[in-house]
Amino acid sequence: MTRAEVHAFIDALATRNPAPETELSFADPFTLLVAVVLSAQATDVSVNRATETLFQVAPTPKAMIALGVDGVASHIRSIGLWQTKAKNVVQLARDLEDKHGGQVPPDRESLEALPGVGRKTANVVLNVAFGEATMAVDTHIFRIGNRTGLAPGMTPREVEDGLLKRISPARLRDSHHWLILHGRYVCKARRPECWRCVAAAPCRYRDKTPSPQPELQAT
DNA sequence: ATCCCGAGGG
DNA sequence: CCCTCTGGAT
Repeated sequence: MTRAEVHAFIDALATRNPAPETELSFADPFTLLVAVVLSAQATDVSVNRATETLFQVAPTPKAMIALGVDGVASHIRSIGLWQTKAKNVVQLARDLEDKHGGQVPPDRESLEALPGVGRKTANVVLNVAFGEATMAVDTHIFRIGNRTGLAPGMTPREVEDGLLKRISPARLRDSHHWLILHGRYVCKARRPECWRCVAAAPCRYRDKTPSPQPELQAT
């Protein structure tokens, strides 16, 4: 896909989806970072519910350390991987205090050295909290990238680089939002609903999936 | 049953 | 590359 095609695709997605950007609206870098760490393999609803009470008690690294692993765990048991995440979040807070003056470091290396923070999470924080031009490739964006033939057989890193070159920095933020929504509800891992897809560019799945009329899909 | 707005470890 | 961690959604 060319740069123009990618932009046209995202514009089409934005036009089709009236849903406003409401996620990841955490004001400060610390709560943003923790929220993203907790969101791995979990639904945004359950994470929002957990973080609401968690950040009320522990909105800072010091408070998170004081709360402790068991304390954090008590707030996040409704989401998956909570044991690992509780340990990671407290250790992460300790690392911030010990190595970064209690602040979230604004560079990739320091971020990825934190427990529970991989490339995807680091890219989200770098973009949302520090305004850097990064692309956070999750499973949805990875899948879309491969299907649309941005380059078949790409690694997540190659999808990241490809999209980064084809999306203007000013559009990176909302592009994530539209692409992820598209991957969640239309370009799904299983039973993708291609008849609802607005992609104009070539896609390996285009016209290869059954196109039942939505009206006829009872139950 | 299978996947998820992943990361870490082998 | 593979596997594991885990509750929730479909």
